[in-house]
Amino acid sequence: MIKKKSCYLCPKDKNIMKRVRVRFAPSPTGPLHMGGVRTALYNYLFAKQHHGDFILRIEDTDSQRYVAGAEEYIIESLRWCGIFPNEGVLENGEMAVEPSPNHPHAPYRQSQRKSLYRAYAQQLVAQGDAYYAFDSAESLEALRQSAESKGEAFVYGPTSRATLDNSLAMEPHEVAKRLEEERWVIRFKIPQDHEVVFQDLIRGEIKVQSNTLDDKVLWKSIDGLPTYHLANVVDDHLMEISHVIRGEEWLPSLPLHILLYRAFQWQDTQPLFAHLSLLLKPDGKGKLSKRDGDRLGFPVFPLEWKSPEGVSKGYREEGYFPDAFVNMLALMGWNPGTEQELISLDELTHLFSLERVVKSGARFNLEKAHWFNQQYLRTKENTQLAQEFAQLLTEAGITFDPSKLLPIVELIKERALFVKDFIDLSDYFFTAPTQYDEKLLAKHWKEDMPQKMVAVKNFLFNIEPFTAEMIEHPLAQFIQASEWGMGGVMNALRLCIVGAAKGPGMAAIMSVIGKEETLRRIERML
RNA sequence: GGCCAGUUCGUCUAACGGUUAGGACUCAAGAUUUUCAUUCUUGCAAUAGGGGUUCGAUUCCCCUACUGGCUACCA
Repeated sequence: MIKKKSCYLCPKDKNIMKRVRVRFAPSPTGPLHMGGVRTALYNYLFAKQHHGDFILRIEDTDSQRYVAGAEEYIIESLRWCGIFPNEGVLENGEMAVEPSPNHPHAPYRQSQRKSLYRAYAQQLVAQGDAYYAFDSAESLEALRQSAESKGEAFVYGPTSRATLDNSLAMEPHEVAKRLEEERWVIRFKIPQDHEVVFQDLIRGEIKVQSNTLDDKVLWKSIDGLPTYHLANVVDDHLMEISHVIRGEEWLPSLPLHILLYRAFQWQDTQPLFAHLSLLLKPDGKGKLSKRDGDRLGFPVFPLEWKSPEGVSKGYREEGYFPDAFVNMLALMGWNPGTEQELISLDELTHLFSLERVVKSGARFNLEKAHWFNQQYLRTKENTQLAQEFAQLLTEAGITFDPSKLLPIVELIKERALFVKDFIDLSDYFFTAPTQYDEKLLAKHWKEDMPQKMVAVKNFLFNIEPFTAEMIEHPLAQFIQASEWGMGGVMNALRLCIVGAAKGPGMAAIMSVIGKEETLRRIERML
């Protein structure tokens, strides 16, 4: 049997092609971690590929956990990656507040949409799909505790709500009175004995028994704001979202969301869902978390994040190129189906497909991350690298001749993973060695070597101009003509100039540091 | 505990019922190189286990195990 791929652009068999509109909807409760960036990236790629819209919406309905600066961090992170929303964020990073041609569904911050959700919650209550509940946090906690002690699970749902403190069995006047006097929440009324069947673009068909579902709170009493579930569904509907691409942690609440769309009678325009697997810890168990970075010494955040608890590393500050980071991230949970691994953001835009997203969680691998950066470093223009290098040298307080940077970069580029490696890789270009590798010394600095070095020094003295081409062959010929071992002399020379068994060809190094300095370094060893 | 999802080399992954199970990273060996690195070549290394279905299962179905997520008036 041939499996037929379903078209994810046209949910029903209708010919109408809905405009692709996707959103990345982070909660500003802290810095965005790389898993979040990946989710944003996949949304962005999908939107771009289908010439659709990529919307950034801030889901700040949790007033308790709001973290100042998180929103700016999210926007800056995406910008660093080259991911630009075309709706929801103004050019200067400000959120659009009023609807406008480019931002027809403003505002895009849920706290600013607060007034809009209430009517929807009330509509559900009015039509019997939701109800008021007065149970205190303590009483619910007690119920959970006792259920747990019996090895059972407490579900505030179809089979238990009749025994709880809510408006379902109350007289209208009592409800009104208690609404007036007490704290209340609105809960969704999950239908009883119902099988909820739905599709996920990545996982296929999923079925859940409604009786195992919770009557989730849609409206909170503590801050008078909707919960994620309500705000999310309402906003996705109002913003005409066509595809919801989000993390797997949302899969368990998808049946609830499906039921909400049905309760609102929005099932015909309901978005299609794709749940991405999570990024896992490199070593042990669980999903990648903030702490792992500090513990294992790699960044989990795109940008450095400073908080009272400390500083968390960022890929940007660690010296990763944004395109390398994006490339690596794209390939954690997706592949183009070919053996191509180096893919630019622009290419990803064409190659990406939801069908090729892998179902299982991906573990981050530091070596591979290094490799990606190395590959990208090699493709960079030497002038750009020299510029970044100059900045690092200045920061490190190393004085240098700017005209030598380009040739140095050329020589050490392929030995580096990061631009910051240039510093260690190039020290001998700037300062004469202060210590000499002992093994090399023992092996190559034999008794007769000083005399030979004097001869080499004199030979070099007469080379003009002092370029790599002018040095290389004549020097080799000179050594061979003297019937000395090529390796021995060259290694000894390297010892004088570099101090260690590392670096590019000697002729190249000497030409960069210049004749005067070359001779001086040989002199020091005699 | 309950619900949902997942499981191919150490890691990221390919193989949409027929391949000597492919590639990349890592690691090892060799070649090149005046050193180191690069580069090139080669190698090590996997279908979680058990049942079906089938002429034939990595692939489809069931069970078990394991992993992950969710189980808040957090998202």
